[in-house]
Amino acid sequence: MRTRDVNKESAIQEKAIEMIVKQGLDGFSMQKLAKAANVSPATLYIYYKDRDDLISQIASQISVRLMETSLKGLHPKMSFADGLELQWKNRMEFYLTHPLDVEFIEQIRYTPTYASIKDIVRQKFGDVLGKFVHNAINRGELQPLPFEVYWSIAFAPLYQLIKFHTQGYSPTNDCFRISDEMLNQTLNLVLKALKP
Amino acid sequence: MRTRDVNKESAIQEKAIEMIVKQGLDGFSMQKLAKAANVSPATLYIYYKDRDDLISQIASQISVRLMETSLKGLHPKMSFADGLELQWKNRMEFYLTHPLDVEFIEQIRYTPTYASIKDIVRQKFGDVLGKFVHNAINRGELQPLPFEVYWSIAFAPLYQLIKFHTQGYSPTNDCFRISDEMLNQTLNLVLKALKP
DNA sequence: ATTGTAAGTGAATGAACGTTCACTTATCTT
DNA sequence: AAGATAAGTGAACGTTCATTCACTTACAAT
Repeated sequence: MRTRDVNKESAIQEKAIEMIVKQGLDGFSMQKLAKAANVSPATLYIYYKDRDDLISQIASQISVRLMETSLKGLHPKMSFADGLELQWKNRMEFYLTHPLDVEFIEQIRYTPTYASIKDIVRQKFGDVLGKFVHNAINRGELQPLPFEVYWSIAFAPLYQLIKFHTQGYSPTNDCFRISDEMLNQTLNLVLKALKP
Repeated sequence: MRTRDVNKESAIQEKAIEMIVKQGLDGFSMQKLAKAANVSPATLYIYYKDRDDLISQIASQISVRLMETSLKGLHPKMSFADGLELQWKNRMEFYLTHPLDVEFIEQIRYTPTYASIKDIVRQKFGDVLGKFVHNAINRGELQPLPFEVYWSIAFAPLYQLIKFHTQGYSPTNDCFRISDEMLNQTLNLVLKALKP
């Protein structure tokens, strides 16, 4: 049996991400991808069932990697401030090393395709995160809040900063770059908001 | 000269939004839109230069309406807490009355198309918002912060909540609905974070 | 009532789309 | 060395795409 060419699969994924980030989901086609990845269109269908499957497989792989990175070193018994800082720094690191992957996910996140992916992520990582938050509340380091409220305060600001950084501008700034200082400043505001 | 049929244009816009929200940007085509809006494909090209123009015209109209609604009743001299609450409530009201419009914008926001739209919005509304924030800082009601930090704390949590509501679920909840109480709770956390 | 004009059309265009098929090629097992 | 098998291919399929064109229709101005 002929063996799979590993370079081929990663070339496909890399080019797909690149194309979708640069031209959007509607500017993306199987034939263009095949050409960009130096592969026959038919080869794509060895790796993926169809176009939808290609997009959602790539998206869920990235999502899982993002979550794994983001939770690296997190112990449920960590202090809340330390644990949240760790997650922020981990996410930021993932973004800095894989910016296209994050932009890709952001683009998928708001399409109907994303519905299937969230299940996988929640199933794999819901446990650890749940315990971390639960412990922090029990220790009195975190207000008891509906999970959605907690999440929207704890992580939405980080994603917004990353988005400004990604797009290179914000509502009042044409050439925005995130700085470590700014990240820490925002994190401290978030911690202040969530403290009992 | 024959007069334009106003119903026609709004039918086109309404169906376009509906289709893109339900099937995503790539499941959207001019011919399907024409059929859904009971119009000839050629008619679309009377109203819009091409497909891209159609999408970005609709998107920027919605963006402007959203900002107008969100700033309704805002005076730059308002207290910061009142002004921010007003903007949150206004935005939430816009979402409740035009949920599809907001989902449509969210979907465009992360595509390359959005770049052109942000200019229009900033140009039209940057002034009022800038003054409001400036006054609040001078009065000592708001920490002086980089605008991006301010924005990510002040509004990202609201958008995250709306997103949970829109999608009908959050990381730990399969059937999430936003409540007034939850909105107020989150707003208070945000105000707490931003207070000097 | 006639006419000028822009609104509106259905059918047609060629290009690009996702996908498949008959086929070749590389590698593992024997 | 031969055979088995999955990887990989280029050309082709029917479909759908965005867009255009020759044409009709409705209305305002005259």
